[in-house]
Amino acid sequence: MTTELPKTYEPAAAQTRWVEHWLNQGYCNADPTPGKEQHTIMIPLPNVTGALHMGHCLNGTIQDLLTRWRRMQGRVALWMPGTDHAGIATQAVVERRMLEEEKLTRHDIGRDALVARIWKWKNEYEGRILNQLKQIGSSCDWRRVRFTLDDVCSKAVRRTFFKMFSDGLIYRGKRLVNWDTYLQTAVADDEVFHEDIAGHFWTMNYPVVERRAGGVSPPVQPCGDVADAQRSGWLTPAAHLNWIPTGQRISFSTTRPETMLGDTAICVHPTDERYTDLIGKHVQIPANGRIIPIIADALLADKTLGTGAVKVTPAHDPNDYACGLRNNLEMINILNTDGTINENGGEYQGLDRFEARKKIVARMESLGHFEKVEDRVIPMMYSDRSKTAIEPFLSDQWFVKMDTLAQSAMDAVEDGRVRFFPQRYAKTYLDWLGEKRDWCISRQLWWGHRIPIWSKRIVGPVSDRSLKRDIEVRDGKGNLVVEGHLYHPIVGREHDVAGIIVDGPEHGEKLQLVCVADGCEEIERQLEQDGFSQDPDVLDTWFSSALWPHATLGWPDRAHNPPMRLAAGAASQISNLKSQIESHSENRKPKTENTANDVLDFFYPGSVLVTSRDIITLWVARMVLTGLYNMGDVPFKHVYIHPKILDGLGQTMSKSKGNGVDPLELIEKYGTDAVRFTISSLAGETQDVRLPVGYECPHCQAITPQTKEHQEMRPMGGATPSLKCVKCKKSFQFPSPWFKPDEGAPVARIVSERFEYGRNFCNKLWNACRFAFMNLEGFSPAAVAEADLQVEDRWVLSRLATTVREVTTMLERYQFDQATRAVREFTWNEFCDWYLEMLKPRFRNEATRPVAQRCLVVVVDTLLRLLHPFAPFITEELWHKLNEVAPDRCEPQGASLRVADSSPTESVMVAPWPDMPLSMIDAALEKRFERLQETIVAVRNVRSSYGIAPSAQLKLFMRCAPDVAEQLQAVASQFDFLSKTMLEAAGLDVTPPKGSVSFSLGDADGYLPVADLVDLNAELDRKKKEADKLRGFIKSQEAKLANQGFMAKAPADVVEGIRTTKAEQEAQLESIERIIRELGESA
RNA sequence: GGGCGCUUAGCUCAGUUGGUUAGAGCACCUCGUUUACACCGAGGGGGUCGGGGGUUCAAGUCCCUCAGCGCCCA
Repeated sequence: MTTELPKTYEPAAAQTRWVEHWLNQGYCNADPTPGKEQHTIMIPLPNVTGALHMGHCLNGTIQDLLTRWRRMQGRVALWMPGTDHAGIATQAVVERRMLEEEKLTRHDIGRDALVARIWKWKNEYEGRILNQLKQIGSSCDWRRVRFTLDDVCSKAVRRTFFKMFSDGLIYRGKRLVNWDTYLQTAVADDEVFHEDIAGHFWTMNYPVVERRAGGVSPPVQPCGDVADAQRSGWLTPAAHLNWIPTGQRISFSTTRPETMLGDTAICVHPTDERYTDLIGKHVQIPANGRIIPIIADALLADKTLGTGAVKVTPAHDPNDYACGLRNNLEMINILNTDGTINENGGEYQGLDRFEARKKIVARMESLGHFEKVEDRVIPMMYSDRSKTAIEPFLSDQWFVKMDTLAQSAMDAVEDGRVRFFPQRYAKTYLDWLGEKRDWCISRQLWWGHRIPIWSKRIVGPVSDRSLKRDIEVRDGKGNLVVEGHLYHPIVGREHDVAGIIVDGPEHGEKLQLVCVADGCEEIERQLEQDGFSQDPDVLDTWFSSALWPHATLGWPDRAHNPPMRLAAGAASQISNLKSQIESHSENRKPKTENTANDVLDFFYPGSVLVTSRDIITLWVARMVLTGLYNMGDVPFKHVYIHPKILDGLGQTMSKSKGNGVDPLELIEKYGTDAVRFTISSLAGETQDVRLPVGYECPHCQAITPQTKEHQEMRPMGGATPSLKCVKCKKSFQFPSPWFKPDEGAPVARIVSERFEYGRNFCNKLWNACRFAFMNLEGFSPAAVAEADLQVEDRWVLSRLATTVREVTTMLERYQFDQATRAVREFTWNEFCDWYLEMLKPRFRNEATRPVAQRCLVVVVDTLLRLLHPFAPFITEELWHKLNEVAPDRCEPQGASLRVADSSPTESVMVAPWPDMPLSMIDAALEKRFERLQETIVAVRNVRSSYGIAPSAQLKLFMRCAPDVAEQLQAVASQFDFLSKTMLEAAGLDVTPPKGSVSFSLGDADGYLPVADLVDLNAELDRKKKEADKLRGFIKSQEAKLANQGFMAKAPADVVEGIRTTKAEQEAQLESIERIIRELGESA
């Protein structure tokens, strides 16, 4: 006999024990197994910037739930773990820390040293993240952990880039970026913040000019830098001299006057009558003399704002840039990377942009083109990293041409190869891909995959011999963005090197761009010796994460499986598996010509991607696109989009906001299973989930709710922030993503009462099993015929079978909240509240004990398996105990029980998913059982309403039909245990005892003689009230049936339903009226 | 500005294609320690389903509109 379980489930010990056990047993490992079905989930790789928060915990919990469920269903279930290098975010966090702690910038220490520091950071956080995942019970195949910058992933990145380049899908072009002039790098949109500042709004004008009629005349006045006009391409120098002012002027307003150095048009609305006659004419920029056209563009100009005319600086403003593209305007960059004016600024060259602004305003004023200046609040963009103003800046970037790739990814969703759950998210995906905007893949960073392009200016003529074909790249609007000649720089190495010859920056100059595939270091060396230099930029992180579903499985390697991290002692096991696979591999055919790798071939395409909606465009779309491009198949069949976790204030939990709650904090307080169970109960189709948290005072355990202020507190070079307890007023420190509490200081724990839901459930389950095990002494497995099963046995088996089916269906539909609810309701409200209670008397009787035990074992065994994916640790703990008390089991068959063919598995994790026979479900029996429950509830109700002591024994008389009476008699012994009541009599001939309190169930009336315990007049009033309520209901049903519209139009079954209800209510009323009469007589 | 959601009990959330009297957990009130569980048991109170309008025999559910909130894309 096993030792009795403790009264309360203690999660901590179970968690460490089973994590280790599962790892040692290799239960989480997935290897290609011929003849078996696979189930593959690729983790949405968390980035190594920081630790995981509850949003990741939800994401991981669901993936593990699905993986464990599918594994129990007999599939080879792979959950692939790993992390993402997150280029800009990780480099930023390391740089910031370096600056704060050592006052060093990346330029001080150089590229290699910075990258080395980031690797160190990565190693620390990768470890921490993987540990968090392990602690939440993730059954990932830990041997297969990947990182987007590791050798396996890098190889896939190089191969894809090379392939795309060779196919003419990658080109270099211009793009307006958010430029940080202090750090001299582009920053992403989500790394800038907006702030309104007090600024100025200048109104100035440009003179309209027109071509001098007829022959050659001397210039009327100096018209600025002739070279500017020449470079702009609008006018030849000779023509330029032939422009004279017409006397008209166009006024416009600006917050950044210095950008007029880069103006290339004045824009008005096409329907603005003030300017209609000027469209197509020109103005001259007085500050530098350049002649620019007056254009009409309805998207840029707004008639109702200011003068209605705006200056257009395509190289320094996003809206102007778009306008420039639409109208084919010249783009003139006037800034150096440090924010000073460049050579295009003429006499202002070298000035800081703010200095230039003052000078230009003064110049415009002196030339008589200044009209006014007013103070105005202007929205400004600042870099999150340097806190300096962002400049829109036109720079060279690399792009992936999206038209056909995007279309292929759209097709995959439109024809159902990839399905979204909930379906509405397909729209987000399709809308975004539908724009087919080319993907900018270059980043001015040091942390990431270096762009594998080497370039060199060509001196002299290009040899035609090496040319392969001409290519042109056009953007979504059909504009030519690049043209060149694709060629093979090295004969015989066509699969390793590809080149393109394009126009260089200087007129007539040619540039060779050479792309080198992976594993060709000797070619790279040769190129560098020949004067080529590698592009300094790195690839967008999403470029590597887009390849995650096939790169992690070994693509493009055909020769062997991807390398694995082997746990000690596991090596021999793996080699066995490998030989087993190899012996079968000759029968296997690769799915596409690109694959011949067992792992890739078996596990690709994946089954489902589990992620959050904000990443649909950034990542999901790109994975589909690269999967189709590299593999010829989609990366996953389903995409499940789960809710987002919000903090108590309703904002998304995120690494950057500082409102992230470490799941390990909550796990420590409530236990992993409680956290998992709660969180899966929150994962439904519609809503995001609010998670208010508080700090539990280390002195008095009072809870201080977390506020925005708490989230934002940082040391800022001073003391570690602390809080004062709302109750005991003592101070304490608290966990935060921004800092570590001081050594030895009292630290509050983060708590959230929502997790009590899961904790209480686990405790309930624990105690139910504890009770079961206490009563399983002497258990022996044997068949139980249907006739030997008691009503409650058949009822609980029927309910269990229903629950198993429901949970399975809900998991198939990704409705985790409903699955959780179903399993909880069965466990608590049916198994514990009724079945276990009804077993109690049977366990006290040697004759009834064995059948009760056998049936209980079936229920507990099934329930633990059903609950395992939701609560892996507690079910594993209980499963091992169950294996001690019931090493051999019974199992359902038809509507009876038989001895199980085989012994239970060592671990519940590898036990089969429950599959109860349909024949176990008996709706009629469930209905009969409900009447018993109702009877007992009615008795308890009477007891409670009259304050009858629980210890007082009551007698129950039931007036009902003979069949009902028989059923009640069959469970008569239960009344005593469930409601401390003896069933005295049941049948049609039962006459109500004097002074009874009574209740009506529709087809049965119950009487409890309690005259000496209660005031029967009060009972009479209650019954009258009840009758009135019923009359109200009946009246509303009658109204419906009298409504001609309803009778004519409502479907027959609805009408029938109303009739039935009405009949039931009338019968009930009749009973109550009789009871009232009887009470009247006895009172 | 465009798109997708959300607003239901004090709190956090369910509510399938419109159909009988709108549910759960927590919190609250009353009673209770009968050897599984006080992280428990029994019973109870509590909602004009964000406001307004419409369609329908029938609206929490469908349509329009207004207000507030969240996210994504410009």
